[in-house]
Amino acid sequence: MEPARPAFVPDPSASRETMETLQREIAATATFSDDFGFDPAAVSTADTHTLDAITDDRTATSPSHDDQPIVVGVDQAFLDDRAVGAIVAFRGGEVIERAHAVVDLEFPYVPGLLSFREAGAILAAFERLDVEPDLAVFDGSGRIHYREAGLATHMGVTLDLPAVGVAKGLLCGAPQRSLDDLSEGTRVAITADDSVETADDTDTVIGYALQTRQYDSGNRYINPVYVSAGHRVGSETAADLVERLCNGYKLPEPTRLADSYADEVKRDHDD
DNA sequence: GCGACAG
DNA sequence: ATCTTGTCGC
Repeated sequence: MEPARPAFVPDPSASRETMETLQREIAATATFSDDFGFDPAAVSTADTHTLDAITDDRTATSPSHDDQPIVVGVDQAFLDDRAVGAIVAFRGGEVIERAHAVVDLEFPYVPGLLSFREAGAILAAFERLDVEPDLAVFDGSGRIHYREAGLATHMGVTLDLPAVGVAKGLLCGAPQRSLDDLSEGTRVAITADDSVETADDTDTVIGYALQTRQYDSGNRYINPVYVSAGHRVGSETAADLVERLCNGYKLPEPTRLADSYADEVKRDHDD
């Protein structure tokens, strides 16, 4: 698929001020509430037809997931000064397509400007993707961002695709309570703090810390992931969707597969 | 000046 | 993100 809003495609050669101005426009254009055409409850990592087949032999003969939403996981890997963008498309718990692209890096990692470094590889990979996704899961923040325009928001708005961001670290914002030793399934709201310049109120919920996995016992603890709305998804729904996609793992299945696919591309791309 | 800081 | 062996725990 191609960008629905070409004007929002990040320009790595722009000035920092131009980049930040673009992010404010993106945040103003983003929809941080549900606006998608599928049933969130139908999103799953499990192959529902495998379960159906036990009691319904019609599905056992010709498994079809045409009625299921297509969820894509997007991830990046790096080799020297090139970036690998990898996309894995899921439908009904089954991989239906994979796409990737390798592009030269033109911009360094700067907290708050991640999309200007990684968008090239991501958008190039999306152009090679044939299926039309219903939802994209990005590895990074969405609304949890200084200008509420993190990678998931920037890509979601540019492609006009429902998107959520899943980050392993917190960029900004304030957890409403301690994130130590949370039990599995617990979510803690992340509210805007002074570093979030676009938020109307400090106290605006910009995302959730979600404990997708936790050890039953022992002295070791797993950290939560930070889920935030990217585009056309509300904060609560974003957390609901990510929870459904994790199934016992810390990260969503589409993200884990995109991650290993990116590594696979990196291995085989020796030239 | 000090601390924080997605990938 | 990336460079990397062993190791603790289920």
